[in-house]
Formats: sequence, structure tokens, C-alpha cells
Amino acid sequence: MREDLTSWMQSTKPEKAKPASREDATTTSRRSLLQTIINGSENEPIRPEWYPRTPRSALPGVLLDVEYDGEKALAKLKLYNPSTMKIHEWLDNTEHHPYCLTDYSPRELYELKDVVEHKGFLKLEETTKFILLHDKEQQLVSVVASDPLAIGGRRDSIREKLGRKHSWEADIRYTKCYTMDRALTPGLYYRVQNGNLTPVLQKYSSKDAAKLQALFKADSEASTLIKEYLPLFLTPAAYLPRLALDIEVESPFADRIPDPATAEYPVIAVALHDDAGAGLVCVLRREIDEKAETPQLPKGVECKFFEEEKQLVETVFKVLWRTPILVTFNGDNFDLRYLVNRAKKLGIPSDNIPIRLRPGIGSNFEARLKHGVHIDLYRFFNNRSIQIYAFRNRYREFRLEDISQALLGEGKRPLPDFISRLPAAVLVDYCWQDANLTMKLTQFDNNLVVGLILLLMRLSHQGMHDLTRTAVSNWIRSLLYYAHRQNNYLIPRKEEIEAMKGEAKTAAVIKGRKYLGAVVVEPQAGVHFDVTVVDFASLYPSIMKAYNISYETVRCSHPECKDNTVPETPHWICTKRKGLTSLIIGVIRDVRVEHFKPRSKDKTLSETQRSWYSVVEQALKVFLNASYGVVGAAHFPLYCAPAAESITALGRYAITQTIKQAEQLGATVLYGDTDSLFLAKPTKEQLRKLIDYSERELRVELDVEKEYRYVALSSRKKNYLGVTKSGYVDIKGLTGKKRNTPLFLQKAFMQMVEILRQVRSPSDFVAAKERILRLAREHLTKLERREYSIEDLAIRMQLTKSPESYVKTTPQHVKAARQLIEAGRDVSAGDIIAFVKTTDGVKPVEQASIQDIDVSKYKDLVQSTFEQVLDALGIEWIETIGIRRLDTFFG
DNA sequence: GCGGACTGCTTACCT
DNA sequence: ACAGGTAAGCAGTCCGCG
Repeated sequence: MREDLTSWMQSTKPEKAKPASREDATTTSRRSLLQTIINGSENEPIRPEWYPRTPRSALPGVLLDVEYDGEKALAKLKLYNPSTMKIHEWLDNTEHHPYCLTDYSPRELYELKDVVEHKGFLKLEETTKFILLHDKEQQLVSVVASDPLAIGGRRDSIREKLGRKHSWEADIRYTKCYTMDRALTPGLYYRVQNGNLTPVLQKYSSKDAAKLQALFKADSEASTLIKEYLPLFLTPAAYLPRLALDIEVESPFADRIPDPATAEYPVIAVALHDDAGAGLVCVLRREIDEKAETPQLPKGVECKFFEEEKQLVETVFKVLWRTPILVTFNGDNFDLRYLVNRAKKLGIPSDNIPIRLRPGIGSNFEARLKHGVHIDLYRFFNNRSIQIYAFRNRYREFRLEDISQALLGEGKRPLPDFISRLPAAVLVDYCWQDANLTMKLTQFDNNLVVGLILLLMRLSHQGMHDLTRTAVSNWIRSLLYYAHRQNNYLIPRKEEIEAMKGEAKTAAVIKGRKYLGAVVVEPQAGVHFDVTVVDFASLYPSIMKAYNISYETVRCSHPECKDNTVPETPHWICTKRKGLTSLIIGVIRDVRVEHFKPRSKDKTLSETQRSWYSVVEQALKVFLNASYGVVGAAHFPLYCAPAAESITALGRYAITQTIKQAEQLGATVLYGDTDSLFLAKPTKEQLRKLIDYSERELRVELDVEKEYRYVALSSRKKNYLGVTKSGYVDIKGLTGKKRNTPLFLQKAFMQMVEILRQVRSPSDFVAAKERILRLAREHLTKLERREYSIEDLAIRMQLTKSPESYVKTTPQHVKAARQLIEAGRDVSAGDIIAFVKTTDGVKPVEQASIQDIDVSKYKDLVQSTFEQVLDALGIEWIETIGIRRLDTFFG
């Protein structure tokens, strides 16, 4: 007899009568995915073979993912129809096969028995490609095979038989190859009609389209490109119903997370929560729940007790087989991995498990939903480009707690006890809370995260699974490869670019770096009132665009281009052909700067409109900011050091020329870094002339970025404090703001900042200085009296590698980490170690008491932190100390 | 045997 | 697995010194 989801949902119905216990219950009028899954399963067989089925309907769906079906040896697409809330799978029917290209002629190839008699070999096809590096066409042969492993990935693959020097495009994953050849754009709509896949163009704003096309009407190549990009930028993001999951596992150890590889301990709770506010928490009944209190959950969130763990897991799996988009926080390496391994232990056959695990890089795993798509938010938020450019570094650590606190302004309620000892009522709440926060991270700011993911998928032509798990270099590679294929350009091998273009020719300032970077102007230490900051809008992408920088255009093969030199380098740039990277980055730059960025701030537009412009603008920013970096990254497949150093050389040229011009105009430059200049009380006229000059002579756009009431420049570069005319304080580089500074000192520093924020005129400084000195003395006294808690004194430093691999030196946080290991704690790379300085070396906070503290070390820390600001204000630290000493002397 | 000058390592920041 | 430049603190080494 089969158990039916509906019947057990109904068995918990009475609890629904209870009033909502919490005000943050996110019940909306949106149709619940979870309810649909549960109700829909009524007439469906529970067995997983229910999926996949061929869609007969012509309903359009969002292309979420492109996969490879190993059994059928075909590309498989996952389309999501948001209104039916179902995934439709589609298998390729176009006879597309894996292939690679070679410069051997067909005749030569027939001599190569290893190739033509390879068991995966299918056929040869002659083709012509354009070679950007040589600026000419070339005849090539496409060697077609039955499966991807026949091309590459085995020792006897065709790629190896041809030899690396005679094969091209042989290490592109088949799913990517398929995506490019079919010109698929994940994130856009497709329909299956008569068994065939066709794109479905959605309506988008014709006004936006016209404006964007007008931007490039003078440039035919850019005009062609923008036409192709319009649907990517303008198609509104689909609303994607989704489900969040979190699990809790029993463990006999309070301070050790159960190992998902062995999955030794029972899964005691699983929370599922959808975007419409419906939730279900499955709990295992344990001994401690004898006199069970009923868990208090918000309206729409149900709770079901299970007597058997296996039943619990099977129930969750029933839901997961029908889940189109699953969201977890660290599901790849914990929740889903644990569930799979635990399920095997419980005797659930592999075919009934809706999750497929794949080993990733290092000891990492990737968890795919066999039928839907799984987003692991931990991995997405860990992406440095997302952290820095999309979220402007608002979160600096990667726990669910830190990220929710930073982005939602909401954290978890603290755990009253260790998981295994929690009564069901508390456990259920805790588990649900994590699922709820995970869901909320995809919902805030008008579903910003989902919008970003969809936009990034479209731009990079990658499916949701890979997009959310790979770094920006991978996205850019994918974008550029796609452009090569669309234009019939052969994708060069990395070694070909390096052999033709050579290495970097400039010397970096920092030992171990490859080439010279940006200019940082020596700051004029002191307080300066009425400072205007000007900066170049997207300097490096602008340079790539304006100066035609691309791997094929730098040091091109035409002798007549050699006069078009790059200052301070021996390089020259092509004058005959527009570079591909230059074209693409240029268009993306213009689209962002001229269209999406201004509209994202346009108060005459509705909030919904603005938020969409803002999503696009942020996605474009991510690509732009990394576009120069990848060119200079040795592991990037289109790496080109001469191109990268040409970009920085032209950047230095732009800023130094602008400084010269500013001085000629009679303006004083107080400071500058890479693409910005701090000007002392510039006149409107001076600014206008400077901006005109940059535009005219340097071909880069200079803008007024900020107006400070005053700036306190320390004598150190990359260290300053500025108060804008609107009273907002910018703090850059100062120790007080660093995340490894003890909390007490961060707080003290913020008090100082508050004093400085209120300064409006030079005369206000007299009183401010006095207040700051008093503040500093106050904290020194509190230190002496040991009035801070150990947590407030903790220095929190990241372990960037595993504790054993520090062999050259043993930094303090590593010493503390080793003490933790000694005490049986599990410590690994990426962890943040909290330690205090004691009179006897360092100690982890967990092991230290306030009496151990080395007060003088902390006083030094206070001194250096305050000094960074005080020296800008012209105050000697001795004054501070001196007065304190007099105080104690007389007092 | 010890302190100062120095270099190198590590982390966190800026653009 | 985007780049280079800067600051800070500490670890480790070398040198000089009746």
C-alpha cells in the first residue's frame, strides 16, 4: 500500500487552526509550490520513474540547464514552466555530436588509424574557420564522435591521438559545445513543438530597445552585437517558484559537525520552505520528545513527526523528485550529500534517490537534482565577484548567519543547547528558520538574487547549475567562446596566444607579480575641506574599448600597425581590425554606463522598473570589472600578458596626463588611486575643462564622483576618511574598519568616526580633537581595568589554507588554530580563528580568560588604530598618552 | 645572549 | 583560480658586540 502525501498532510491539519505565532510568516497570495507538489502527487505514482516524461504540451519554459544524458548519449535540456511549476526535459533530436577540429587533411586523417578506427569515431567534416591570431581563414576538419569521452578525457581519446598541436576546441565540455552550436541562451524561453526546440521571444520594452540601438548606430559591428544582446538585457526575468531545504543531524559531539561522507548519525529534522510561505518540517520522534510540546510555527508551515528515519527521508525524497528549483545553503557539501549517503545506509536504492553527487574540485562535491536544478547559495555568495561587485562587500564572512544579517538585517535566533539535546519544539523551529532564511536570501530586493542569476546565465550562456558554482573567469570564458563560435572564429589554444604574443615586458612593483599596474598618488596628509573626487567611468573596460585591446589586436601581425604604440611598453595595437574582446566589453560598458545605470537611479520610474534596471546594471558590472583581470590571469584560456599590461599602461597614462592637465589648470591634486583624483576646492570651470580634456585627448569619460565636506588624508596611501556633503562617512583602509580588528576597537573607532561626522568647519575641529583624546583615554583605562569581554578583545583572522600547510612561518592565528586542534576541535581552511593576545603568547578565545590578557599589546593596537586618523588631524599620540599620564600622576 | 635591522610571510584592504 | 599596489603585524634571520 502506498503512502500518499496528501493523506499525511491532512493528518496534520488540526495544527492549522492555531493562530500564527510569529509575525514574519511570509504568507503571500502566490500559489504554493510545496502545496502543488503535495497535492499534485495524489494521482501520480510515487515511484521516481514517473519522471522524466516527454512534454507533449507546447508550453514555453525557461531554459534552466543543459546537461548530458550518458545513457542515451544525448544533450538534455531542462525547461521550467513557472505556471505549471514543472520541469520539462528535452533530449536533442538534431543529431548533434561531440567533435573537435584539426588541421590534418582528410587524406592524412585516413592514414591516422588510431583516429578513424577509434571506437567512438563517426565521421569527418570539412570546414572553414577564421583565425583571429593570423587574421585569415583556414581549412580545417571536424572529427565527429559518438560520445564526449571519445573526443577527450581518456588516455586514448581522439584528442590525444591527433596530438595537442593538431587539435582545437577539444577540451570544451560537450554541454557547452552544444549550447554554443545551438545558440542557446539559458535564462530565456523555449518551446517544444512537434518534438523540436524553438526559442520563444518574449515581449520587451521597445522604447529601451530603440534607445539601446541608437547608442551604437554609428558603429556597424556594435550595432550587430547589440541586436543579439537585446533579448538578454530586456526580457523580464521569469518569476521562478522554488523550494528551500535544510536538515539537522544528530551527533554525540557538541562541537563537531557530522561527517557527510560517512553519514553515521540519523537525520532528525528536514525543513522545506517555498517562496509562497508554505513550509513543512519533518521530524524524527526521539526519546527526549516523550512529553512532546507542539512546535510553534508560522501559519502555512506544517510539522510532521516520523517514527522511522527511513520514512522521513523517503518522504523528503518524494518532494524532491518533483522540485523544479531547490535552494540550499551548503547543500553541495552538507545537506544533500548527507541525505544521499544516509539514504544509502538506510537501504534506499540509488534509483530512488532524487540527487546525484559528483566530486568537484578538491574534497568538494556537487549535488544535482536528477530532475530539477539545485542552487547552493553558499557557493554563489562565496563567489568573490558576487560578494564584492554585486553586494559591494556588505558581507565579509560566508556563514548563513553573516550573510542574512548583512543582506536581510535578520539573523538566526541563538541555539539554546546543542542540537542533539534540543526538544522537538525547538529543533523544528531552528531547522525551519534556516530554510526560511535561505529562501529569503533569494527573495529580498524584489528577488534580486534570482534576477542576477538569470541575467548572468544569459550573458555567459551557461546553465543555472554551473553558473552558480563557477567563478567569474569561467563566465567570461563562456561568453567569449560563445562569441567566437557565433562568428565562426576558431578558439585559439592557450599556448598559441602565449607563443605569438610573448610575456609581459614591464616590471611590477611587487615581487612575484607579472607586470606593472596602477599609479597611486602620494597623499597630502592633513584635513582638507571641500574636496571633489573625479574618476574615470569603468577605466579599464573603457581603455579596452577606446584603444582596441584584445588578445588578437595587441602585437598583431600587420607591419603597418607597429607605429600605433602603447606608452611605456614595446607593444603596438592593430589599426586594421576591431578586437573581439574590445568590441564586446565596449558594448557592455556603454550599455551599462549610458542606459542601465542612470535608469536604475531614475526616481521618475517605478520601483519595480528601477529594480530590474539595477539587476541588469549589477550583472554587467560583474563582467566589466573582471574583464581586464582575466586577460592578465595566467590560468585564463585567453590569457595575454601584453594585452593586460597595455591596459594598465594606458591607465597610468590616462591618470598622469589628467594630473598634469589639472595642475596646468591651477587645480591642486591631493591624492589619487588608479582611476580617481582628489581635487582641492576645484572651480566649476576647472572641472569642466578637465572633463573635456579627458574626453577629447584621452578618449575616456571622466565624471565627478563625490563631493566631500572634508577629507582626512593620512600619510599612508589607500587610507583615508571623508565626510560627504550629505554627512555620509567614507572610511577606506583604516585599521578600525578591518574585520580582524577586535570588536572593542571597532566600536571605539566608530565612536571616533561619529565625532568626526559632526565636524562642519575647521573651527569644529578644536572640540572634536578634545573629544577624540578623551575617547582614546577612556578606552585605554577600560583596558587596564580589564572591563572588556574576551569576545570583544578577540582578533578574528582567516585561515586561508589548512593548518598543517603553514610551513614557512607560524602566524598567530595558526598557533591558536593548532591549540584548538589539540583540544579536539575540527579546524580547516577558510575558517576564521578568534584568538586573544596573552602574556604567554596567543590563546583561542575559547580557552582564554580576561586575566590572561596582555594589556600592553592591546594598548599598542589602540594607539596604531587611532594614530591613522590622528596624524591626519595633526595630533601626536604622545599628547594623548601624555595627558593621561598627568591625570594619573595628579589624580 | 640579545637587540636592532632587515627580509619574508600572511592577511586584509583599495582601485 | 580576475589583476596589481599598499599597510600592518609578526616570524625568522643575520649582524654586531671586548
